[in-house]
Amino acid sequence: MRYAKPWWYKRMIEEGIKFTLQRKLILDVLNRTKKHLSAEEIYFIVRKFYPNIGFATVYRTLDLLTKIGIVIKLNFGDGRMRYELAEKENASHIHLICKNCGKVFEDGGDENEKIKEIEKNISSRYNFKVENLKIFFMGKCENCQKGGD
Amino acid sequence: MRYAKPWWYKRMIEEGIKFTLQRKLILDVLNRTKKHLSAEEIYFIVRKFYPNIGFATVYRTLDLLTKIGIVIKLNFGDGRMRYELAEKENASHIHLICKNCGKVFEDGGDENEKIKEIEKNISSRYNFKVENLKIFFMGKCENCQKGGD
DNA sequence: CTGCATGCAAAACTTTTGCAGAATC
DNA sequence: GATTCTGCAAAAGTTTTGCATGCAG
Repeated sequence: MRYAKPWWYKRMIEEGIKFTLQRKLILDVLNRTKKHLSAEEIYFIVRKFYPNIGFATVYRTLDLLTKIGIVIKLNFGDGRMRYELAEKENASHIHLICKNCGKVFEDGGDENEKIKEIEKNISSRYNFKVENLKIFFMGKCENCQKGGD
Repeated sequence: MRYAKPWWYKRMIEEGIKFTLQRKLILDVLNRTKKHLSAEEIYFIVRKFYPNIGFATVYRTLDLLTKIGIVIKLNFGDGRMRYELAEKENASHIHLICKNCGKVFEDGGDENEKIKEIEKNISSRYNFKVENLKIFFMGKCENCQKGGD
């Protein structure tokens, strides 16, 4: 074959689930975007390439992919779940959420070492096996601080 | 008066909102529990003392109290929001969520210093004014690690 | 072929909203 | 006494589910 299959293809085969066109398209969308998309947003993007896809399929796929660790489910408290490829979550990045404009920024990972330390402490203190983590800082972004309220 | 009014009473007066019985009861529930209650749970507890309270009132109250910072809205990704008194959030505690049994544990605050450092770095690096933060560690708790799956 | 996956539509949930009546300050 | 708050019921929005059909392996 011409191109190597993406890493998630392997995982899916490994798990014995089918690599259908719909699933491929959903994963492509997640792979191409830098944003944290909601199920609805994903649905509408996929529809451009595959107009017949159903809402239920999007939800079921995201659910499935979340369960086997290919996708990460995020919640910024705005009433809907958002999704991203797990790959991108590796570096335990910090999400900065502006309470004013709602924008989500991400720390590049400069705090990774400190986070790892905390993780280590927590793990041993509570005998808790950390599999992944989410860190949200809520406040006001640079722009909104300037712009008054 | 015999007893000092709780701190949130002041905040509410300050904000010019009324300290109604329903609001008092909701705050009492939040104040007495150690758990992170959902709106529904709060509703049913308050109903024991005040059977006529409506769902909408609970939601509106929690919303209002969240807006003025008396209550913190949390989301553990299980499809419903959970609430706690802001007071308890002060120490930027870490939530440990067991993916297996769903239990939520809390770190006592032993990592506070490291968290503060991270917060400081983030603030200056992005000019982001951090107002509050949430840290979730997902994984397997001690019990579930023992018990096999 | 066989069973897993999909699409559709309806259901299930949580949360929000409109409005008339009630309670607070 | 005016305004804010409440309760009810209905609406809105997201996510889940049942079932017949379709498709991947």
